Amino acid sequence: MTKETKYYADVILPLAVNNIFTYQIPDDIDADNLPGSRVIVQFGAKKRYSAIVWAVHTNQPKYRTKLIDGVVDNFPVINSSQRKFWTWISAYYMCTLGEVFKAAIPAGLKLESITEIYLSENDFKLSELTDDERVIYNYLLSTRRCLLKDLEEFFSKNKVSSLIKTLVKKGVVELKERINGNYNPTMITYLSVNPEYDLEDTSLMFDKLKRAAKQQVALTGLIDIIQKEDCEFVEKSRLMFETKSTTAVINALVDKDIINVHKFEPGKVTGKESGHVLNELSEAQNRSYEEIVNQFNEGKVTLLKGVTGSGKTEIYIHLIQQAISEGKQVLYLLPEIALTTQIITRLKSAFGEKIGVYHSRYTDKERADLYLRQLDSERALPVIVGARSAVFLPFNNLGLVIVDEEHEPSFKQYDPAPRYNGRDASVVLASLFEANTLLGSATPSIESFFNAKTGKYGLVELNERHSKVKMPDVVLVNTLKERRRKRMFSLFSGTLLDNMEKAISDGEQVILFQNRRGFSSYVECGLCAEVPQCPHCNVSLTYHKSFNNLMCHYCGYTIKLMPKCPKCYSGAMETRGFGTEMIEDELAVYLPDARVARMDLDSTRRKNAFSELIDKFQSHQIDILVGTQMVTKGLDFDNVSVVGVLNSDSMLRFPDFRAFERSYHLLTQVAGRAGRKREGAKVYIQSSDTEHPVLADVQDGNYARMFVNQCTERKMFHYPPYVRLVKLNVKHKNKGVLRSAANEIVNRLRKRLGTRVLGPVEPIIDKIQSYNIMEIIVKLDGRLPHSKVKVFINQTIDEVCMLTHYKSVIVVKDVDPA
DNA sequence: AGCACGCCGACT
DNA sequence: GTCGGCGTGCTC
Repeated sequence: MTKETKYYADVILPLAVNNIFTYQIPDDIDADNLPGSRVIVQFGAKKRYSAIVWAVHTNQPKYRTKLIDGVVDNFPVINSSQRKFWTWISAYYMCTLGEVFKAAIPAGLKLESITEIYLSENDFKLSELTDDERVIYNYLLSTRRCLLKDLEEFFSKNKVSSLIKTLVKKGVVELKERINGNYNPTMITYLSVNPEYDLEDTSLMFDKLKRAAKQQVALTGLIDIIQKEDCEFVEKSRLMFETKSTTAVINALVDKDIINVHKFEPGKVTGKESGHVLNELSEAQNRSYEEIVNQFNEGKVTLLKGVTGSGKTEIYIHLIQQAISEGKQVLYLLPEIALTTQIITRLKSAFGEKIGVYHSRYTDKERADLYLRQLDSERALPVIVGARSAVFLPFNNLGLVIVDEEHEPSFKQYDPAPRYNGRDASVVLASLFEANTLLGSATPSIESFFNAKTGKYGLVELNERHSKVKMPDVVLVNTLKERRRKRMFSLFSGTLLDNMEKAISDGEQVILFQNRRGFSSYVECGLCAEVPQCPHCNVSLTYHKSFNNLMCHYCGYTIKLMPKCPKCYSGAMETRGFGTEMIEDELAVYLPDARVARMDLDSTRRKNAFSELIDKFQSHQIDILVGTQMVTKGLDFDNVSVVGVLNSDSMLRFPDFRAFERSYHLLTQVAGRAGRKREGAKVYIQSSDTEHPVLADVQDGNYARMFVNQCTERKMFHYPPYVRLVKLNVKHKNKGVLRSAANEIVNRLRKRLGTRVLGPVEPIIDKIQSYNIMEIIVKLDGRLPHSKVKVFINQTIDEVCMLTHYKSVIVVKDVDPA
């Protein structure tokens, strides 16, 4: 007889390793049900991870295989569409499946072992221990067990591992690998009436409660809901709220066996639908809605270009409603900073409990709960609202994808891999389901508008503000001219100051925009002009007034502000450039009576700080709101009559082919904060070059002109949307090695790709965290299939990194860099 | 990504 | 001589 067939599983590990690894499936595990499930495997000498089974087969590998330790799930945690989606992401964005796994599965569902250290039962001679070893021995005597990192307070990381190794050899301690992370799904407690009682004749029950008034109230409430809603189970928290009962009252009823307690996962018990608020669409909105549906019917991805305040959200809500009524699921993507309580509240009022929200501010457990809920087709919510990572949630019946603010660069993830664009990935995800896709923006990205203009996407425009209020006037203020006329006061032009003052005295409000956080960009020696730099990254340190320190925004390096110049030892350090903090201070000088508040990453870090600020501004406890990017998103204030952009030069001069496009987006969005419900609001943009064509485009609200100019330029210089880019960041600690490695890569790439390879060049910031950086750009045009070129790039990088001198060269691949 | 091994310079 | 730094290679 032949030996029984052995089964093997190819698994992906949640690591940046390039390969799939094969483990043997133990006989007592059913191989057929394994694909897609999580299994525990040992990888390397001791670490264990939860891996995902990618495939099961009977081909015995040439090498020795380890056995799978155990199975975590008796069901697949990724479905077949996710499998296709992961494969696409890893090929398109040039990353490993392990990296996709890491990004796609919520942390709560990724298990990893930790090493625990125990004292051994064995006998040994204390005299054989060194002093250091005795420290660990004594520590363990008091704690019984500890982790490697607990010992790092006594010794360095390196020392700990070598000490432990010798202690194991001497038989003093034993190591155990324990799987960390015990995720328990959230359960909801429900109550029901014991079926032994008759709901029609309740006297039997109430007889037992003669002297318990509170219990009578609770039971009456429970029976009421059950009869009114014709259901079996009622959520405990709801009953307690509606009948003002305490847990003690409920427990008493449970003890008397009158009511029963049940625990279910969210979504297992479907309650009554709450009332939905679906606003009527205006005539213009309705026309757009119809046009979008027509484009969908032609099978086209559709771009909705609607000016700020045109009520795009209402159109989305109607489309979502339609998709739900057809029994389909909806994915609604927003940039992280636009996912405010305002938008979620609005959606909840329309769709109640049908909405699942998924973004980084949610806890691991909340995200794991939602992930598993979506995986279970019986419990899955029909609508998911989330940031880019929501594209990784399981869907089984996706019918509609909406990407709002599709032009936002933050849809692109930069670090770590997968460096994917949530918008583009969601378009692909939709295509896997043949779902409709709508991209929305007031100022579409050049790429999307190009796709619409060339007929690849459908285009629907909505140019009328819902409130019929005209777009605010944009005034360009030339800072050079004002300076010559002695009309610049610190950062403010006389024009802007006068108008802010007038607005405030008229009881109106002001928003000032400055695209940089911190008090000022840097400090400079007044004598020798020395600017303190980060020792690890080639950037000047940012001055933070509130901490009186200098900080590197790339690696977090922080030092106290030095009183004297560290180079010439005599000059005093002076602040240069300006940020939101400094504007706040300067306003106190020029408009001392105005109530000023600041909104940026620093001032909103605290939980609720963001909504508190908004409430304060809304209720007019603040006259002037100074902010960064944050003030441009979705804030809807009635009383703002002046919006000021203090420095548009820095963004327009940013050395990137997207600088003009970005500036247009940003300035138009900032301008959109003014006069959303009132006429006569004005936007003041300060610039040293008021003749700049992009400023004219913003002033006239002329997107089409900006688009045409940008396209002309990008066609000429071969930039997106005419080609696609792959950016390679080559890194090494040694500058010489880096240069020659980067040149080697470029030379090899050029052999096949010729002039489509640019570089290597030193980027503006050519050193981050002690690594020198060089940049290579590869342009993908129509001449070769992109997938083939990517394979070639990967091969070339692998070849070069195999060469003796280049083993420690790191190459970061960024496809479609933002 | 960890983790071990092995090579090197800086100390008792 | 040895300790501990870091570069290099491997993990089924």
